[in-house]
Amino acid sequence: MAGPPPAASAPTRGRRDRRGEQRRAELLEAAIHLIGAQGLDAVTHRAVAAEAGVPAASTSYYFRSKDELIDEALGALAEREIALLRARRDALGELAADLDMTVEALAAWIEEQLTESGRVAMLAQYQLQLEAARRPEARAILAAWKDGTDDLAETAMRALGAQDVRTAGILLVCAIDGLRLRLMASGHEPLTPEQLRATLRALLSGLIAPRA
Amino acid sequence: MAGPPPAASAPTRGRRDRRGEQRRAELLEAAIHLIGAQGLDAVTHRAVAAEAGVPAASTSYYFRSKDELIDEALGALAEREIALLRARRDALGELAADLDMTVEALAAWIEEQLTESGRVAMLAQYQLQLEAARRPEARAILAAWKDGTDDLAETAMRALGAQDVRTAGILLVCAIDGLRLRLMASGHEPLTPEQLRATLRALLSGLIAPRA
DNA sequence: CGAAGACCTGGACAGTTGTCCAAGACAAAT
DNA sequence: ATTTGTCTTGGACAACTGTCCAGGTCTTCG
Repeated sequence: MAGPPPAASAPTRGRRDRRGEQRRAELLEAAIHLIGAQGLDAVTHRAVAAEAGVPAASTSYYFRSKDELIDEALGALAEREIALLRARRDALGELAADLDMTVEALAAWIEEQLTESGRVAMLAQYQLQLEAARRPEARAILAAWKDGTDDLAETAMRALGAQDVRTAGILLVCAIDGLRLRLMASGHEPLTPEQLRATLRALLSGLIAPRA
Repeated sequence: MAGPPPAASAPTRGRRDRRGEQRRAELLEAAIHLIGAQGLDAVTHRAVAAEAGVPAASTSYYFRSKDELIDEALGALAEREIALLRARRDALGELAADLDMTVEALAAWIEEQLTESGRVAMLAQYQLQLEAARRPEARAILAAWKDGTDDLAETAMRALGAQDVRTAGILLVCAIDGLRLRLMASGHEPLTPEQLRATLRALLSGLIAPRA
């Protein structure tokens, strides 16, 4: 017979939910990909199931509603990105606080995100930010992500010898955020790799100095 | 009987299309509001008509398809904002190139955009940027808008005596863009008006100086 | 005042959506 | 081998969507 209702994020931990959890994760992965590639409204039960290559009813079984599916997908994305940010911050401590190296690292990171595969996660992040601007519930998901970003930026600016580390960190995050969006929205033609690096150097230099 | 087909952006210019054009404009206005307030997928024929307070079939009469309605709404939004940007740039020439005044003007402008009414246009703009990242057709609409923004920023940085005006302008635009998004996504609590002004001053100071 | 053509709209159509359910498939405990 | 409860899924339902049309209303021209 039918078991208990489909269960929320913790599916009652019964007997054999190993397989179930993996499928759940695959569905979340498919949802993340759809969000980034086609937008939030492209996330439908049937589209997610098709993307994951499973029957249509699977999504209804694993998630109480479409909203829960979306929220959990965004949460999973955030969790993954936060881990990456933390790793980068830890790696930063062992590096020489060289401006040129920082510029190069930043540029390489941005260019990596403009790759076909990187775009997806990036677009999904911006989508989440817009969602948070409208639905306060989404802000909880974003909060930890933002903290991780700020933390990395602050650490970097401290290593570079900035004076007001807090302000410089925030400005660095904001400028990079705006720059990524600009590059993506215009098909990232307008800035050559050299120009990108020059721009980043100008930004970092300015953020280190307290006054003109 | 029925007249010619609903017509595209130029409705044949027949006899009495004054009223018709106003209604068209009202529908576009309603669409813009929906895009900002609830997102792109909230734009449906029926929702737009309801928002404008007209019968449901009106949207089908004035626009060949939903896509045309959305594209024209975004275009109208861009046109309006571009006019504002141009006016601001012209007003800038007559102002003293004072850093404090620039900071105050920037801060006031940002705070105005965080108002309930300002949010709508702002969110619609970000939505357009995300759309442009996916659908190249949307880039045409965004291009002129971006030029206007860059122009204003460059003019401001030139007035402030920045050395690399082009780079400084781009960075200013990007930083402001990221800052606005950050404030909106977090419900703009985390930065007090004083902090906002201090942050802007740090940014502008840094952008004026060429090296640390 | 009549006619013509724009303007307007209620209703209908097929397609898609979120959600649910009843029936089966399967693995592990007995 | 039988039971037990999870996992799985095809199919159904109502609600909503974009789009169209047949006929109505109004304004202006002749």
